[in-house]
Amino acid sequence: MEYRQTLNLPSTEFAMRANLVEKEPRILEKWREMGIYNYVQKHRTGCPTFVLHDGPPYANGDIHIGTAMNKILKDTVIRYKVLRGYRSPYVPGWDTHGLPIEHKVTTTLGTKARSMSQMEIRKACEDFARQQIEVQKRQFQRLGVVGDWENYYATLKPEYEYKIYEVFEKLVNDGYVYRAKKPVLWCHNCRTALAQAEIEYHDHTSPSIYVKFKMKDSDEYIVIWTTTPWTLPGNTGIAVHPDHHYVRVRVKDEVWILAEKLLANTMDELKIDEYKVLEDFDGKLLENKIAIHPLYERESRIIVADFVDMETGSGCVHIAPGHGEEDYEYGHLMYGLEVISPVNEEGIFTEEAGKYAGIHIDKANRLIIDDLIAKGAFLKEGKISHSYPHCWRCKKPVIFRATEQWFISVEKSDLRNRVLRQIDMVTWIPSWGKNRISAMIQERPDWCISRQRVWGTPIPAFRCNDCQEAILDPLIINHFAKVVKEKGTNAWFELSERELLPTGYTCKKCGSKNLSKMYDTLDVWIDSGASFEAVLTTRPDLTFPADMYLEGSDQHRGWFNSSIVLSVVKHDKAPYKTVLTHGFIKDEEGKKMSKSLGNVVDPLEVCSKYGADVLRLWLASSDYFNDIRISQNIILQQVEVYKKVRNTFRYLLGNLNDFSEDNIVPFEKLLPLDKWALGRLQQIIKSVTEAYENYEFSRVYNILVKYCSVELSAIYLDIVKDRLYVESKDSLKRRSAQTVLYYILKSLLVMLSPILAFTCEEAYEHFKSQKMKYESVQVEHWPEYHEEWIDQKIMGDFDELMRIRDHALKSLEEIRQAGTIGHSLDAKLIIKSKTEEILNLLKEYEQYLDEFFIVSQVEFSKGEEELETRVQRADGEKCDRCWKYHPLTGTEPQFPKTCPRCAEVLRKQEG
RNA sequence: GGGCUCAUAGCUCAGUUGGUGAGAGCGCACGCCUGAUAAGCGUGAGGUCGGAGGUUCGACUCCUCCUGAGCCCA
Repeated sequence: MEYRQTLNLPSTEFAMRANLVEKEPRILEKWREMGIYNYVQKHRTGCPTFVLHDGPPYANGDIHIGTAMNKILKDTVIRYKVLRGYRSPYVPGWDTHGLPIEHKVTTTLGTKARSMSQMEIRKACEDFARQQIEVQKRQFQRLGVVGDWENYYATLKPEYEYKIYEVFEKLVNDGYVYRAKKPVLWCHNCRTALAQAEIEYHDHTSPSIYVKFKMKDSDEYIVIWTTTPWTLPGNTGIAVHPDHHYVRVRVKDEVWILAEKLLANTMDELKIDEYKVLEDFDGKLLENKIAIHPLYERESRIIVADFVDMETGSGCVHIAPGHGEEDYEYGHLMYGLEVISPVNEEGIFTEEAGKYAGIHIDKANRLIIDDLIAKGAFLKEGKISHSYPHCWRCKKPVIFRATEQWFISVEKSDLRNRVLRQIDMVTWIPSWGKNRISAMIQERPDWCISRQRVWGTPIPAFRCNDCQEAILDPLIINHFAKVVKEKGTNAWFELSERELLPTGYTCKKCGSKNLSKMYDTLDVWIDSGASFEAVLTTRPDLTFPADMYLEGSDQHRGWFNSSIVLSVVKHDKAPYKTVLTHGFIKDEEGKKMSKSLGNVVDPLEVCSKYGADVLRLWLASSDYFNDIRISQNIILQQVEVYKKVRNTFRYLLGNLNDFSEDNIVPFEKLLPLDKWALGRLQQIIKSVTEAYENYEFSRVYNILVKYCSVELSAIYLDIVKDRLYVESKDSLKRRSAQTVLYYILKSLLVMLSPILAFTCEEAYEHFKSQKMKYESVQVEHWPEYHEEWIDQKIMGDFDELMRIRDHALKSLEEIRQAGTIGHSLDAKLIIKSKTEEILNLLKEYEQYLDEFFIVSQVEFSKGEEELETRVQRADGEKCDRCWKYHPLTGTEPQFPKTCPRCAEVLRKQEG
């Protein structure tokens, strides 16, 4: 096959086999060496900004698929914005304080932790957190995420902590912070108050007991129901529903009061067959009646509340304002019932509980029931399985316990409504996010911000040893913040009260100088929620507000929520202009991932097995606004797609091997098919750009994957192959095609680079045609959309030609099946039509038809039907060089077995 | 239990304000090519649009309920 040497076959160093597992680390090394982040920033100096503010992941453990998704999405957005000409700085951050790390560190230390000082434990936590940051940093980088990894932010850095205090000082100064005794979710195992975010709900079996309380002014009894007998020492009231009916019932020689709706059910439970309803009345008539606590002989007032459940129990609910949220709100806030909570931090009854003092609440139920039986007040005990709050760390059931805590009031200065107004001005993607977070803000209670933990940002509060006043003063906060800037928050533990207080500071209430520091720390949501202040307003390369926050939809309650509340307090403004949320990752069946189900996909494993680009491609293929799915199968599918795209790059590169921008053919001189292809590229650019602008990456993926495999691989590249290989290197026919290939490749590389970060970089390195080149595709510019390159006449003509092509392909397949031909070049295509338009069209493109249909000859003539195609063997002999058949093949003695076209090309080559 | 969200071929996604027989890519099956070759091309088979009602002349598209799944709460 000597003629093979005379062809212009594609050639490139860009390997067909990706071998991403080895190649990606090499590209990472290149980026590291060139300082890619600063390189990109430098190339966008003075450009308009787009600031995406990173929500800090918790610095604990290896990254999982969810955190990987989040970071890749951010990276994709930023890469896109940079290509669009924005200066888009990205400062990654970490959330480092809080219980999970403290828990992990103390359990790792084991018994040793007990002999360690708070300072020593804090130091161990800090070391652990910093080490985790390094681990996660490397893992995020492995995914191809570009950012200012050297100058990351972290909530444990002194300069960050300093800014937390600036926000906190403002909160205190403006009067948002108050101290109150309030039942808070409490884990007596971890000995701490818990935020709602630290609670998990699991099924739990509780006792279900009925108890009768004697009425003070009569011999009647009110039947109450509870699932927490141990809270009865805290009982100060009984709630009934105002709008439901209640009844007086005679049972033996007693009269009981309970809800009419639950009468039958209760009697059934109590196994009482004989009873008689004496009277039926509205629940609200019971309001403010007094019952007598069976254990303490004290008064228990009846209140009305619409939360009273009419499905279970007796319709008369035991109220302990010290042991429940609703009990507190209705009982204490509305009726002024006393908050009794005789339980210490370990869950042991205090002296206030009388005879139960010293007993753990977990063991109290039995005792209390026995006492109730002894008093004759006990009616029945059962079991009930229900969803019950558990501690997120130790997984044990939690309780409500009234303690002194610091709170942020959401009503002060109309804060709630101010936040709501800001929410309204933010763009939420998807749009239902606005509704979701609005509802949450609408309903959120005051924010309990104190934690009884060591590893956190200390609340710089003092206790007056003389009058017991808890002191939180902006002056002290400010004074301490300055210390923190220098020494970090450890100073709170290291320095004495004298050093921590402004000179001469005295208790405002009693004037005492005898003050002791308190050791509560701040809720970590204050830490991360203050990032707008610690990062956005602090770093000169960033802006406040940020253009975008991008996190999972769980952050409507979390970070978006805490951030906007604090930002409205500090700046009267939302910290973000747009909030983009994504869903969660599930397995192939749509089930949540869990170790026990064994359906967990590890992003690092995907990287080490297939490459980060495959993971990124998978993400791009998914509609991440909702929950998305991943599995081995789904990943393998992306491997196939990846190969297709990679091969398209490779083929384009190979055919542009001898092409430079000097060879570009102006639009007017392009061949019609090439004009069509260039027009299609414009349409692709337009639709891809629109998709990116809406952050619809799955649309980008679909458009471009289809473009590569259908329009390029199956159609355009297949057709143009003949010209590229066979025609003279410098011929217009060849350069015309290469011109279009050049635009296609350049556009594709840029448009896919936010997704296939590594592969596009690699291909860009092999892309030699371009004169002005950067060191990285990342600073390239988005392809220009040339509307004038869409020739409507040509586009329309080719639509019609494509229709004829579909028809012809079926005819070709038929005779291929019959064994008449193999390759389509063996064929002659005969087209018949009764339609003038079609015949005119074919006439107009006559000289391009054999190329277009990839056959050796095309004949067309008037026929009977609208469109009819037939195929037969081509006339003449097969040319040894271009494999096309031609009647005159072999007539050139100088070049045996060639067709006239090839002979002509060869003559030129020799000359 | 409440709020929000999702449910279209094996997989990933399209389906404009309800309107002729439900689409694409991948995968799969069968075949072709051997000058993109651990590639390339062609043809084809796959869906009662989660289920049940309802509104309408007509619904994958609107309403109700149910089932399953997820996030956030209780």
